Amino acid sequence: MKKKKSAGLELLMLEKTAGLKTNQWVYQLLRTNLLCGKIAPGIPLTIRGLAEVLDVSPMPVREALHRLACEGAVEAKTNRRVIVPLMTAQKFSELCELRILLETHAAESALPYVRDRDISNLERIDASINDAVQRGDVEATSLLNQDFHRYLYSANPFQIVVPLVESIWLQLGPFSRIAIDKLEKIYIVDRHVEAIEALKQQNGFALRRAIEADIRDGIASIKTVEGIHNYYKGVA
Amino acid sequence: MKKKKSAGLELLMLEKTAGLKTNQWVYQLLRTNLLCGKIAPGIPLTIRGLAEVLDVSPMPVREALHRLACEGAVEAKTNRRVIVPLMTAQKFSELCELRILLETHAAESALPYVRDRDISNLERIDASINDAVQRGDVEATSLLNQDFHRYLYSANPFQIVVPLVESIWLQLGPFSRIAIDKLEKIYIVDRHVEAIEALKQQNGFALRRAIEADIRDGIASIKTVEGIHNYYKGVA
DNA sequence: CAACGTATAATGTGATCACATAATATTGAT
DNA sequence: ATCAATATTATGTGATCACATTATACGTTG
Repeated sequence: MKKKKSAGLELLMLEKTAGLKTNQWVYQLLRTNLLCGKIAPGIPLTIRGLAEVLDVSPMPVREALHRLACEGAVEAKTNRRVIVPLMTAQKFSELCELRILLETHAAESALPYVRDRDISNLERIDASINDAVQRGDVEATSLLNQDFHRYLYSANPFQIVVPLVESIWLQLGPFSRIAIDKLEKIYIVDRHVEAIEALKQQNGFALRRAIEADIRDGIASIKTVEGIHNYYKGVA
Repeated sequence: MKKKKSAGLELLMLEKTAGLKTNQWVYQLLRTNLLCGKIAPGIPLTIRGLAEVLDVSPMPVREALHRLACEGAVEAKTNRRVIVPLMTAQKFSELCELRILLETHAAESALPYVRDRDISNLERIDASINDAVQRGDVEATSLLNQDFHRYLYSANPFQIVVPLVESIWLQLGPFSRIAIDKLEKIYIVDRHVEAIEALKQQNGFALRRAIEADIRDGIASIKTVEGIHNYYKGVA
């Protein structure tokens, strides 16, 4: 019987489109899985193990893991283990505060650059989100929700903050999954509609309020960090 | 005559202490040089070129450059050139706003964790900064100033924000050099003393004000982005 | 002399190997 | 049977090579 290295983890695959370097493909694949919370915290990830699962050479995996470690998505321990970091209540609180701080700033500084066609695109994305929620597609909901926020902030062509925000998202990754699981069951106000309305009115204050409320709605569904451990216990 | 690849750049060297992996040594060396503004924007950096200058294999340089690109310190163009990004007035403005936003938050959230011995250490660092300013040592002043801020923010053991702040510092790197050049000539209030006083009084509002003033003092010495281009023209 | 096309050199990526070290399995003693 | 010491496997890092792609130098042509 063959020895399984770091297999046993189920990854949702992405097809490797042409013109995409192997390392970028691996990076985006792992990143997507982390953002959706497909990889549980604590289990060790190894270069060769992932390389075997993805059927690529160890080299692209090495680069992708290094980049993810740099972004805080995974943690390289002093011994030779790379894991998705465990969460604590204080870290979670700090991450949420940073999300609000950075994203309200990003939204407001993007506001002057948002044009009508941008608003149309945002409405289109929001419609897709509602679709995904209806279908109960957790992964799609998570990724589309990020698309909405990223598209808004990226309207500012001199944007510096988007990579920082994405780093926060990555660190919150495993938890957004739970948040959305809950969101399916609880009806909530669509804060994206409020944000779009604020954009139409060029109202920066209302925009900040909508973004902050959107983030807090997601947080509200996670009450304790212990709930998260139970969640992953249940899966495993 | 031998062909010089990407030589011609003068790097301040760091000794490779024992127990330090080669890639970490290369990373810290390049990072330090970027933070001090030793590498001018626009000139191409190559893996093999740096490897030859530093007398190491290309592999550690490859990893270090990837990490720096991930942190926004260098920019990997679509063609095969890696450069220190050029600055624009809008980017500069955005970076400064983010510094204030993140660092005032970091300071305030660290405040409850600051103990007496931390304050002593901060006073010690500030004294070293004044020394370096007296000596006219630009590099030391820049690095020690960062030490002061990093030490303060790191007092919070659940800190997430420090890596984000360091990314902003890296992107402002070439300009902090100019700011400090000017600071030698202009006498200014020591905002660090004000910050330490606020720490002693557990006054969060005063702390925010001191940090913001410290950052704005540095910015004030840079009036226009054009001034920066002239600066590097003068050097080259 | 300028502009263009070709030839040469250089570069980043990916692959494979060697090596030191950490984790894990195995063995042995009590 | 339990625990410690040893042996084996696994892992990350660094080095070297091959290859496709791009930049640069050179020679030709108008």
